Amino acid sequence: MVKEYNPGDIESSWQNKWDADGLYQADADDGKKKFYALTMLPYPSGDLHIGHWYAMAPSDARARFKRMQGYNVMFPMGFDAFGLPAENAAIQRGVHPMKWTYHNIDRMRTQLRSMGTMIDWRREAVSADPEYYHWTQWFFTQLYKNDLAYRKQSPVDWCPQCNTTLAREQVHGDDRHCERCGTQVIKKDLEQWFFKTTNYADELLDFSQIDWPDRVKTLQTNWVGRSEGADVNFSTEDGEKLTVFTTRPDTLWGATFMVLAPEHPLVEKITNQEQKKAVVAYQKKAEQKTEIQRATVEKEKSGVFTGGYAINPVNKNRIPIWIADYVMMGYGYGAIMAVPAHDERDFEFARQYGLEIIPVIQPEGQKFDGGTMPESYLGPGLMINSAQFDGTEVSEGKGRKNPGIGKVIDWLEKEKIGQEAISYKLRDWLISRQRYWGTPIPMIFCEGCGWNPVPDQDLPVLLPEEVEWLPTGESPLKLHPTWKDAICPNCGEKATRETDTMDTFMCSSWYHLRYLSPKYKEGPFDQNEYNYWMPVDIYTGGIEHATMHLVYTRFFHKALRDIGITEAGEPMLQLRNQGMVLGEDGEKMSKSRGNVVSPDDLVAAYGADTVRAYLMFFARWDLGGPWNSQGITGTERWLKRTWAMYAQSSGPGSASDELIRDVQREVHTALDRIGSDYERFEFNTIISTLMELLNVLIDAQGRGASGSKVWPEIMETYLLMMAPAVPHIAEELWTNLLGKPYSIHNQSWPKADPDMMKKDQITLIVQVNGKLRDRIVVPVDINKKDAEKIALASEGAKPYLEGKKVRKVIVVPGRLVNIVI
RNA sequence: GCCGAAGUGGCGGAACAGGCAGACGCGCGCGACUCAAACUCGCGUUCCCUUGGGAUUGUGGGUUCGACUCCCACCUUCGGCACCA
Repeated sequence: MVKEYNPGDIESSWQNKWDADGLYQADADDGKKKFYALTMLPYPSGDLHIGHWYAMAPSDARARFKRMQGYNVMFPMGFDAFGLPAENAAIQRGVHPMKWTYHNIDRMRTQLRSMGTMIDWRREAVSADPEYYHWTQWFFTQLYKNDLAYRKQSPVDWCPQCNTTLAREQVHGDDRHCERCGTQVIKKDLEQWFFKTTNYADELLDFSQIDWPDRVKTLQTNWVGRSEGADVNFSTEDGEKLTVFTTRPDTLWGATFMVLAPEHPLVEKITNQEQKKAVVAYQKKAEQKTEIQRATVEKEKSGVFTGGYAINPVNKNRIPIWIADYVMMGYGYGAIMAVPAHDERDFEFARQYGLEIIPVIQPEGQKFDGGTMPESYLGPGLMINSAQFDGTEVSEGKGRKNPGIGKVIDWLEKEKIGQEAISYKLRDWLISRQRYWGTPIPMIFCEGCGWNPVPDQDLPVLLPEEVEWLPTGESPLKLHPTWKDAICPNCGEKATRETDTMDTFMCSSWYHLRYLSPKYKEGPFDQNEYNYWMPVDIYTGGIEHATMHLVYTRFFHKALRDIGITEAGEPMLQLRNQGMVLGEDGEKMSKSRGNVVSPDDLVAAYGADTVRAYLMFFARWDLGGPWNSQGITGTERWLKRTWAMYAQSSGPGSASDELIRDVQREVHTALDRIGSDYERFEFNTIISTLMELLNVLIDAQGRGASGSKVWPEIMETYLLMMAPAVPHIAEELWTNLLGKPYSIHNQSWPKADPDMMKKDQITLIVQVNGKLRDRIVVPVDINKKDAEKIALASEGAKPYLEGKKVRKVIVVPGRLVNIVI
């Protein structure tokens, strides 16, 4: 036993012992309640970041708390190992992506161990291992066989110089140039694989089975973006069908023009000779913008008249067709009917280009004039200028829930002009990536038979290691001399492999299932493990994944359920998000800003326990905030003082029963509070409660409490309370100093005793007109009348009551007496 | 522009159900220990005038005996989404 607290002496040796003893190995056991605690797996970028610690250390503490509560807790870890940075490293530094990735994983594994987490490393899964992506591929074929995967043309950002697809982050600047060669990026249509996420749009809006934060539910709801309305069949003057979706079929009579997305297929047909040049120029300009840019640029609308006209089916009006980039090809039909009188954007567009504005909804008592309206009108009212519908009331409701809109939809359906429809912002999930470092898509194309999935017995389709990185930037899979040669599983003729790989969100959609049985060979997971462990009880991770990853994994589970592979439709019952740790300057941490905080340095200087505790303490976990390197001395001192207290804990002394009773009350109150704080993810107050209690204990120790019979029990309880947050020091003091049976991490969380928490006397505050004037100490069970009497007579209150009439006295039992004069 | 979150001492934050604002910690000040410094320990630390009081939780209103907490309007910061028909 050393005299001073020196984390370097104890932390790694305990880590090694826990590991050797398999202390945190969690095995399915029907006799025990299970708890699956999952935290988002990191991408092996090279170094563990303080942000990783911020995500994982409090999650680990909470998992440990659950374990002490008697749950059989599984806390696994893995690596999301495919992805672009590995390929960049390959191109820039000539390292093979596999080598780079696995080297980083080794390093991060070591770093993760230095945190002293209760990770069960037997369950580790790495998405780039063939035994992992074997099943990623199998899932793909399952989705394909169940009609949830299909191919269609879709544009990608393409660098004509490098001859390669670019990810969004590889396109730089407002002029959108290639990060490698500076060439301006173009859009190119490629045949790509998609998953039908839209099949599950409505189900994804149902959160009734899960306890997720409201802000995430709101983000996902907006992401799915359901709107109710109608499809309406317009036609061009030449009789071409032109369908649009509208949420406001009640305003059809006010449609004075139409707008198509610049890339709409009909544009070429309807554009006349006169407008051709302008239209083509506009299309070119739009092509070079991202959707975000098209949306952002300026409030001012831009567009070009095509020269073509459409016929409004409700009144046979002839209306001009324009193109404008505020209409997106990816939503609805890529075409809108424009009703400037009742839509903000259409209004601005109409004013700018001098197009007609016809009001068709008018609130009673007002009179709109299309020529002078200052802005569009979006509220309720009566229909006007709308033939037989004039006078129909339109309220604020959406779709058929709005009777006015419902009447119009009924009529459209009867006249076969249109029908009720629901439109979603959600798009199908584009899976294909024109990359090397990813899971190969297990599909084979045969001239005669078309596309066929690779048969189960031929999986996995291995990623070839011997590849060349040619400066063209094209995927090495495409350039590989033999890899793409295959035999058609259907007819046995020569065929060609798909050379695209999968989006890495596919790997992370099911990793929690692979953790169940990472070595399992008969399927993606062992059914027995699934039955015991699933679903995930708590999922923790960054809010930035609120839409993409967390939508995909929900979709994935619903699809697997319908295919019959899994049972539950929701993979994660509870979700909680941590905030972001910013640099000390308040900016996002980044290497280029030079404000990155390295956890390794902190561990070397202070020890893992201090860093863990500080990460729990320094900010509200869900909010995060700027790092403060000074504050960490606070948690360091806390652990040093704790150590010192235990080092001199035994010894003679005598203390009053009252003091002991007070200490016990504080201990049980803290137990109660810390327990509920863990449940609520309020980690900062867990540490401050422990600090407060330490102050009480040290004070009591100085007053002779350590001679008391109950002191040893108090000392043990305090260590148990510390154990989840600071596992090393708690173990050291428990096992080596107190000589209690190893390990503290196999002990139960002590129960807070309500009797121990009770007080005999309480302090009531005395207010006069709501202002604090005195405090009175009274028995805890005092009745209202007595409390009132004592308060009225109290020294502090008296001077304010003299010569005044007491109008009312409010007594809140256990809290206060307020005298109103 | 829309959606969401948040504004409390010099700083991070606490106040769980409308009831003592500022717990806990950092920093700072004073003192003890020391030849000295560091460490450690003790005391103090929202602001303003000083027997004592007054003000104070982004701003302005409101509800209430009583508001950091509830309601209305506004301001600021951060995050997300982006002309969604």
